[in-house]
Amino acid sequence: MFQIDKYGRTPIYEQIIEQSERLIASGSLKPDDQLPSVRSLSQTLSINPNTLQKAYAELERRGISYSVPGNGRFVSKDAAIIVGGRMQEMIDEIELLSEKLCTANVPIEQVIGAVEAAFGKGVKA
Amino acid sequence: MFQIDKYGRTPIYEQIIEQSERLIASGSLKPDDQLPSVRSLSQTLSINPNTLQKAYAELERRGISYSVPGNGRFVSKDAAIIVGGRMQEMIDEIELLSEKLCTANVPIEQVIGAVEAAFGKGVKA
DNA sequence: CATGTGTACTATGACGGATAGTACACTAAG
DNA sequence: CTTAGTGTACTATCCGTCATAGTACACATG
Repeated sequence: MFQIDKYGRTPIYEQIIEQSERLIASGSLKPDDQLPSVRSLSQTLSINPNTLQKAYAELERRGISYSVPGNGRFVSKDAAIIVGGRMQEMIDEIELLSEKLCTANVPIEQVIGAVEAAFGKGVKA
Repeated sequence: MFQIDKYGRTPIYEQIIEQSERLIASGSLKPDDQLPSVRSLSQTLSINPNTLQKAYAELERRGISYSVPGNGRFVSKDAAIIVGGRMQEMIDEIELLSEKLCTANVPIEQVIGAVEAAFGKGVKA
């Protein structure tokens, strides 16, 4: 369910957050679906429960999930809406990179090509 | 010449590297142009000389600049070519982000729009 | 010789990320 | 009630990266 790169630059807990949001945005996780428990997922990913807890706490802070003490943690009702805003942040990052590439005189066609290639891959898969 | 964000997530020395490369890619810095000295630029940017040295050392390691002991540091002849590869890395990052957005069912038009907006800004400026 | 270069080195502080371990409260199932 | 599985809250520790401070040396130019 999750793909973690333990040795990358981006913190593990951020990877969890980001991937959870994408699963919601894509519809793989729907409202009231249960998220993996802190303990079970920490074993699956060979990750410290605290690290996972940090990610989940942030998801809850953002209103994306809610927790039922003693029961579990679930996807909140309007998670998809909130996540939409998060996707916008990725788009903003692309815009920032594009600005830099523009400054460096990289042709726009090359950038557009990369975007289309990415979406092409997605369609196949 | 350089714009540094001391409190951002990306290390200062990386910002120096990245911006130097963009200045070369855009043609603002040409072969045998002299780069600011470690000491002078460190004062201008209110940065530790060691931090700057770290950035410059990396530029040299990449073959983008060369140093003449006791004289100064200059842009190497084929810096532009090497930097081209670096720009490709930015494009790769855009492609990676685009893949994620595709996974999240974000329409491609929205992404393309961001790219075009960025290049639009660049043209005006 | 004095100044301004590049270079090398050690040491230190600050911060974030991840880990280990423990503890408590709650719920559901037996 | 007991047990197991949840969420939650702590503290403490380790480690790596980043940035800083300070010193020292070699070289070139004037």
